[in-house]
Order: sequence, then C-alpha cells, then structure tokens
Amino acid sequence: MSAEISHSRFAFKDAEERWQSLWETRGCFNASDDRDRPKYYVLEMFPYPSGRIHMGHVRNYTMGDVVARYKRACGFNVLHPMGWDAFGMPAENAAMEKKVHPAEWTYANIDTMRRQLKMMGLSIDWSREIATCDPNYYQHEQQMFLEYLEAGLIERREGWVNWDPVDQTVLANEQVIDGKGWRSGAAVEKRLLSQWYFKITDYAQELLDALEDLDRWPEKVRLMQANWIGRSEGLRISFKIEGQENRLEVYTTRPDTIFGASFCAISPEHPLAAELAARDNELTSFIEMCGQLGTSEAVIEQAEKIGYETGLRVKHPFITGKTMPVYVANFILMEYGTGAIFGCPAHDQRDLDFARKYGIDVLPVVLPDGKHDVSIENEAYVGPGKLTNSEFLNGLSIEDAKAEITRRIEAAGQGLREVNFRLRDWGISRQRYWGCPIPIIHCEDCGIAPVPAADLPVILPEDVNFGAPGNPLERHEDWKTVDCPKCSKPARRETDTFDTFMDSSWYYARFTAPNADTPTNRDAADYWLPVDQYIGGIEHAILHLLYSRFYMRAMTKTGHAGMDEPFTGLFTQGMICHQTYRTQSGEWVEPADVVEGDGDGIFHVETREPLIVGRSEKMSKSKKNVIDPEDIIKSYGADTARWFMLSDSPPDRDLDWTEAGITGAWRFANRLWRIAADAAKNLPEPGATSQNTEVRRAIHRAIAGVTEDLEAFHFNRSVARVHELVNVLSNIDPKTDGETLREGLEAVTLLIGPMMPHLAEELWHTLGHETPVAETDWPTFDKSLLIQDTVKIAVQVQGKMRGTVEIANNAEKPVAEEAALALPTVIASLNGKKIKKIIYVPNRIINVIH
RNA sequence: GCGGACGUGGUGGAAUUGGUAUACACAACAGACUUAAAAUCUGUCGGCCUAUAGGCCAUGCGGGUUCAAGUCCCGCCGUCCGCACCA
Repeated sequence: MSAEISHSRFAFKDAEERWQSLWETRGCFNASDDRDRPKYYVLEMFPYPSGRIHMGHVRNYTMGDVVARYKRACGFNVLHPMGWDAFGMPAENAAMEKKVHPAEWTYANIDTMRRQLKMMGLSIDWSREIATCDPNYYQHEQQMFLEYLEAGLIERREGWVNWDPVDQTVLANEQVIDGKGWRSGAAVEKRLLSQWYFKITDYAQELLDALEDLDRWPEKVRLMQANWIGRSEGLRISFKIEGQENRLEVYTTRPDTIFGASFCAISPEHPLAAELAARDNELTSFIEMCGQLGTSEAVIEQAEKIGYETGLRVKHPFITGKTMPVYVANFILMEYGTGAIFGCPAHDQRDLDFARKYGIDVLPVVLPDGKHDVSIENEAYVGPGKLTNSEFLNGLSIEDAKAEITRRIEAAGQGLREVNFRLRDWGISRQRYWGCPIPIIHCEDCGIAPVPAADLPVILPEDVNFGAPGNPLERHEDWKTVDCPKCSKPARRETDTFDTFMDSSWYYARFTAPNADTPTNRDAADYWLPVDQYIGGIEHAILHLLYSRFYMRAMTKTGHAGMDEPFTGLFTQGMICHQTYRTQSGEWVEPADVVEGDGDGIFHVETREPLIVGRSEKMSKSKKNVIDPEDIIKSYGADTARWFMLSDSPPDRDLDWTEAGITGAWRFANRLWRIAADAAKNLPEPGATSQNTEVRRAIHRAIAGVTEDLEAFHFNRSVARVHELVNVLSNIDPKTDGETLREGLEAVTLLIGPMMPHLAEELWHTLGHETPVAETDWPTFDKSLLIQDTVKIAVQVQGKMRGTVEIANNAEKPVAEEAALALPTVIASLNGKKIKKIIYVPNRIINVIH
C-alpha cells in the first residue's frame, strides 16, 4: 500500500484511540444522578467470561450500543452498564483440566474480554462494572436468600439429580451423553438429594397473567413462557387398588376419556414404585434402568416407551367389575401432576404407543364429528368430537363430557378438580465450588440454621483442591466446620452453592447502585428500574427471563424493589453463523486455513487438500467455524465490524458472517469518509441553507426513516436508508451546491452516530464541529418535506398489474379513474368489456374489474 | 416426543402489515482509469417468450379466502431454538 493511498483512507486505529479517550475524559457515558431527567435503561445480557468475546457478543453489544447512543442523543439520561456472569462450570472444568484456580481463570478472562469490549467503542458506564463472583456482589445474594427463607419463598426438600458414581459428582443434563457421564463414561444414576427450592410455583398464575402486559416483548417469547408455565385444568382421580386399602391418585386433563381407560402407569420415582420394588428385584432393576436416562425431559420423552407390569390392578370407577393393570413406565414424569396417569390409548399418542407394545386394549370413546365409527390403528385421535362407548357421557362434546364426569367424580368423593402447572419449583442448590455459597449451617442437634447476619458474607475459600472427585468445598474441613449458631457445638456449613441463574436474576437491579451496602438502593432502583430495553439471545427466552421476573417479585416482597416486572422491553437477537469446512476425512477446518483454488473448489492453505464446503451453521469452537472479533477489529476497525453487524440481516434473525460482507462494510465506511474529506474544504460554514428541495426531501426522508427504524429495531433498514442517502449525496458537487451537501453530510454523520461512532466523530470534526457527536442532539426532520405533491400508483385490471399513473397526492376517485382508464395497456386489457366496478385505494392502487 | 420460530433472485435481504414483489447491499459481468494489479468510478443484473411495444411465470410445496396474497386460513416438506444442573 503506497503512502498516497493510505492517505485517502479512514485511519480507524488513530480515530478509535482518539475518540475513545475523549469520550472517557469527558465522561460522556456515565449515567447521571439527575433524577429529574427522563431515564432510559438499556441492558444487554451480560456475558459469561469464557475467555474471549465472540461474534455473538459483538452483535449483541452493538445493538445495545446503538439504542443507548440513540436514546442519549434524544435527551434521555441513559444507563448502559456492563458486568460479568462470572460463576459457573467452565471455570471448574478449567481448574481440573488446566490446573488453574477458577478465580484466576475467571478474572484473567474478564480482563481480556473487558479490553476487547472497549475496543468496540461501546458507550458503557464502566464505573458500574460488576462481577457476580465478587463477594461484594454475592454477599447480597446471601442476605436476600435468608430474607426469602424468612418470607416463606424458599423451602428444602428432596430432588432427583444425575449422579456420576465414578467422579462422585452431580452431572448437568448436557454432561449426560447416552446415559453416561461425559468425563468418566460411567453409567449415570438418578439420586435423591436434599436441596433448596425457590417457590416459583406460588407465582405461576401471576407470572402467567402478567405476560399479557409485556407488550414490548416478542410474542413468541410470551407464548413460550406461557407454555412453559403450562396451566392446565384437570381432575385428580383416586382409583381403588384391588385387594388393598391404598388408593392410586392420578391426574388427567382428559377425564372425558375415562371409559376408554385401559391401564394406569406410574413414574419410576413414584413412592408406590419404590414400595413395590422393595420386594421385587426385577422391578428394582427396571427402575434403575429408567434412571440411566437421567433427568432430561427431552431424553426421557424421546426414549422408547417401556413399562413394567406391577401385577397390581385398579378398579374402574364407573364400570362395575372392570379392573386395569398398573405399570411403572419410563415416560411418566414424577414432577408433573401426581406422577401417575390413567392411559386412554385411543386418544393419546404416547398411551397408544405404549398399549401397542404391551398388548393393552385400545377403546375409542371419541367419535370425530360426522363419522359413525372410529377405529384406531397407530395414530391416536386427539381432535374434537362426540363421546361414544361411554354410558352416560355418550353424545356429549368433549367439553361437556369433561364437565359431567368431573361433577360426578367430585360428587362421589372419588376425586377433585385441580389446576395444575407444568412449571416446577426452582431448584437452586448446586454441588459445586465456583458459585455463591449458600449461607446455611447444619447442626446434628439443631438442624438447619441460617448463618447469623453478623457472620455474613460466607466467602468462598481460596485454597481448594480440584485433584480429587467431588465438590472441593465438601472436602475442605476448615471451611466446612463451624460452630452452630444456636447451640455452639461443632456443626458443618452447607457446601452447596447457588445455581448461577440466581446471580443473573437480579444483576440488572444491582447496576442501579453497584456499590450500595445493601442489595439495592431503593432510591436508585426506583428511578432506574425497570430496564426499558433488554437485549439478548433467544436461548434465554424461558429460564433466565422467567427466573428474573420471579426474582423481581421476591425482591419487591422483601422490600428491595418496588415493582414486579424487571424488563418492559425485550429484544431477542439471532445467532451468528458461518460456513463450515471439512477435510475429506471429516475433520473441521478453520476459515483462516481455507483458500480458493484457481478454478472451482476450496483448498486447505497448507496441505492443498481439497475441502468439502458445508452449510452455514452457528459459530462454534467444535466446528471451528469461528471468526475472532479482535482480528476483525484490528484489520477493519470497530466501526466496520459494527456496521456489518447491523447491515443486511434483520437483528432477530441469524446473521451469516461472510468475508464479502465485512469488506463491503469497510468499503462503505471509506467511501463515506472520502466523500466528506474531499468535500470538506469546499463546503460553506455550518448553518448555510440549501435550496435544493429534491435532495432535501431525500435527506429528511432519511432522517425520518432511520429514526423510525431505530425505534423499531430495524437496524438493517436504517443501514439501507443511509446507503440511499449517501448515493444521492455522492452526486452533488461541493463547489456548486455546497449548502445541500453540507446539510446532507451533517445528517448522515449524525444518523450513523449510534452505529459507527468513531467515524461519525471524525466526520463531524471534519465538518467543523467542536462538540462531539456523543454530546449532540439527534437530528430532526421537516415534515413538510416528506409530503409529495404527486404520487405514482399502480393500475390493475382484474388484479393484474397493467401500468402506473402519476396523479395528485390523495386524488379524488374520478380523477384517478380517468387517468387509469386512459392508459393504453388498460384499454387493451379491457378490450371493450363492460366495467363492473373500480376499486381505488388513495395513494396505493386502482383496480379495474370487468 | 413436546413447545416455539423461520423459508423471497447466484447471495444477505426490502416490501408503509392485504395494495407496483425483488428497495439496499454482496457476488458476477462489461466499460473507464492504470504498464499491470488493487483501489475507485460508470453501467447491466429473477426466469422464459418477443425485433420492439409488451406478454407469461416466479416469494419452500399443495390447496383455500379476496377485486387484490410474500403478507390471512388449512395441510405438507425442510431448517433452527428451548425442554428445567450449559450459560
């Protein structure tokens, strides 16, 4: 590259350094304490410090930054903070694999990622940075936990976990692969552990009802949450077990199909199953086999349905003399309903699969509307219809039959209607080291005691050993041993730590007063909360967001906040994808190692081996299709990376990372810079007025359009509008129409301010302004320039396009008709036929029907 | 398996939410500048038919509603996300 050429390019490295340090010196992005100004709280989901930022982060934080800078320019007092979701398993895995302490590993990652994020030029108030692994953060979690316990929001009970018998550790579902532990390869067992539960189910109805008011959330997320909460109205029925005093309680949402019932099934974790297994070795091994599936619902439901016939039989409540077999079945979840069902194979696919396998009767009891008989082969009928083969229910609709059977069963004292939720309580205990310690002491005599306030916080010990299996806290005798706060005798600390979702369920509140010595400062929290715009991945649509909604309510109940919903606006972004490359033998190849051949085909840069090009997939280390943001920022600059992130792909959809895309963005940044730099010396002083109405229309249309698009999260459209305007401006000669070019360039500069902030500052300065863009108001537009005198509208005959006519804006129907009927193509299409009617939508279309 | 979404040129996508389908960009091709290349600038660019005017066909596939469907409804196909201890 010659010196001359480099001269005519945007020197991004220099510009980025200069403007970033100016922003910092002037404190442009520090949230103000001025409570009289309207506030705007924009937050992106904080990152897990995994090592280095990835493109997903770049996209997420670019979008948040656009919103933050835009809102700031609109006059809001903006809070835009950043922190670290710093507890979690990867740090412990690193400790085991790389012999590095989780804290050391985590903080080193944070340093790297903070440096990388700063390279992006984000308008973040870094003075509020928090890390969840910092005792200054997690001590408040401990205090709140004890308050929740006091308030009855927390309880202790037993729960099932995946247990790795070799590593002596609890496994996450993702660590269970084909029923084996990922590290040890040992067959997984289901184990019952005493754990702490947050009683989110007490709020199930409320969390469901409140979804309706979250009108700035994507509809799909609200739907997913509603389905997750899964309210169902059904009936709990008590079946008499033949030859026993015990009864079997089942829950059903289809009590109308009771006459089609032909078996009962209970979960392998059902107490009755355990009772029977005590004297049945075969059943014991069956239950163990079910346990090997682990606790993942997805795995359980996809597994082949198997059952074990217990020999017990229950009596049908309405058919005298009829009894049904009771199975233990692997697809019945203990967590839902009563952990027992009655099966009606004709009208439930899972029951049908099961019945076919074990030769159980299939009795259809719902007749599809308009049919006279129904026979079931391998597909259950779950649609609407009328009851049949069901004695007193015959002829009723499903709804009526449900009501009738419920009435009868309740009257007979054989059951009760029950509202059930699929939502389960939130288990918050984790048998791990790198998390917030649960501030509880276990005493043999006194039982469970909270750590006294004076002894808080409970700090994680640093001297831990990851050399042996199991939780290092469990082996740390010094730390573990403590005097009982009640009787002073030696007792032991709880060695479990919190689920990391606990940390991320209130960090948004902590940002409003990150140094407060209480969890929140109510004054600050009441001013800043709720988060006006939250931005993050769709993968958090259910758990994180639901837990946070619940946690906010818990904080409000205990006085730490004063509202229910933490996030009034939500945007979920798509993922970043990239093409994948493999060798002939199937090994993944990094994009950096791929070169194009002379003709067709793609080759490995070193071995020259021809490569197979796979489809574009989510960037992941395992497929090696990752591009390092730092490389991109170093080669093209932060603005180019940001601009590309916003171009083309709608933000809620997946973005395909392409080399061509990033170079295109780079070329545009340069082109804009060059137009401004070349024109600068010929432009009139700021404030000159342009008379070029046509171009001014384009300028003001762009301002209006970009404003509207940013408000609606249509960043890709904003980018297109900026392109359009620049295309117009590039044809203006600064020597003959400098006023117009100045107005246009100033508009473009301010419009790209949120998207390419360094370039914007550079242009703004070039155009002779002293105040940085970061402190300049968002441009306004002249509405009168948006209205066109004439409009070109489409003319159709029989709904087919036949041409266009240019008529006055909002022309009267007769005027439009006359113009349309005069079109030669219309005359030809009509071919003398009689016109039946003419549909005219002003400024849109005119349709002639014959 | 259950729940949720998405599908438009060679490519990413746009379409005022039922009203001119393909804005904007990328790639490609042609031209200008250059010893040459890069960069830059100009032009062409959904398919088929046609000398032109113009016509016909195209929004994953198959139906439907409507004066009018990428948009609404029904049924398929494909891809992706979540499923409670990954974050």
